[in-house]
Amino acid sequence: MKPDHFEVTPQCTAVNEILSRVGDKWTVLVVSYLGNGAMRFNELRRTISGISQKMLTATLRGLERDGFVTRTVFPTIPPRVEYELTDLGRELLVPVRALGAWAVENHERVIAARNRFDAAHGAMEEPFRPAGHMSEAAE
Amino acid sequence: MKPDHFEVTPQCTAVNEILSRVGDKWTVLVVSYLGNGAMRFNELRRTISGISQKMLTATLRGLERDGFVTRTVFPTIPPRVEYELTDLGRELLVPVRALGAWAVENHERVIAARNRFDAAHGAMEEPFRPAGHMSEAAE
DNA sequence: CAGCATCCTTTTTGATACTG
DNA sequence: CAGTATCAAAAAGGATGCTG
Repeated sequence: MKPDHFEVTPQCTAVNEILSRVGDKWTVLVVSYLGNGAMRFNELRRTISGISQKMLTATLRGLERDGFVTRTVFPTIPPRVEYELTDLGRELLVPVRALGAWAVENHERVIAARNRFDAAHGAMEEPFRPAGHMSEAAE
Repeated sequence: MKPDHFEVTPQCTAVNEILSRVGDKWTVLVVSYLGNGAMRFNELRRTISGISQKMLTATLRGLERDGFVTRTVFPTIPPRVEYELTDLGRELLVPVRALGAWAVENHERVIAARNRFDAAHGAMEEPFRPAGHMSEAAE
């Protein structure tokens, strides 16, 4: 008996789709901010600050397409566009934050493991030293 | 004040690191299979089947580096290498599976939202598009 | 303000070919 | 069997210029 057998069927498609969205560079950040309430485009842009306009647009479009956020246009001048999480988006936030919490809690362990690995493997990383002189001791 | 304010500090780095790993194309698949017990390299390769050996190697290396899996070499002939989740890996599996479960449960809602979006936005591109529908498929 | 279009650079991924 | 090395293709991401 497998202790916790995880069905790896075409359902993986579903998991992979969600995970691909969640795992991209900006989605979680955007969704997290939006978790605090509706925000305008440039408000998000300024807050995240590292993101390019193109990526913010793409991220928001993707989230909108998948039903995680709504896009509301106020036909004023200048135009005002607000993004807000849908119910689906808020529900998604629950497991996503759980994972986020796990990440924060266990980050050190991962870093430690990484350093251990790099120390063990990276040390003997010298490509190939042609027999002879060691003029460029490229560090 | 804010109902559930999410600190977006350098901790985001932690979250992003984990999420980037989890969100890549194969990691969750590999970790999920490994959740059922240790597996050999080609066993994983055959089971996942869509993965190239390069990506499987890279995925396993990354997981090993971050302390999520162990790599055990049996110096037999032919060589036998087994991969198994560490405690950290098993712990990670918990929130990951929660997210996975959410994905499976809500997949239809996402698909529905996606179709709705495509119908509303994609249709406008083509002025006179007969009742043809596009599956999302392409990814 | 909120975007779209275009061009270009960086990463990722996949197909081979080869080794212990 | 379990990889490594290399090259080419594709995708992601960024910078910039231009609209309503």
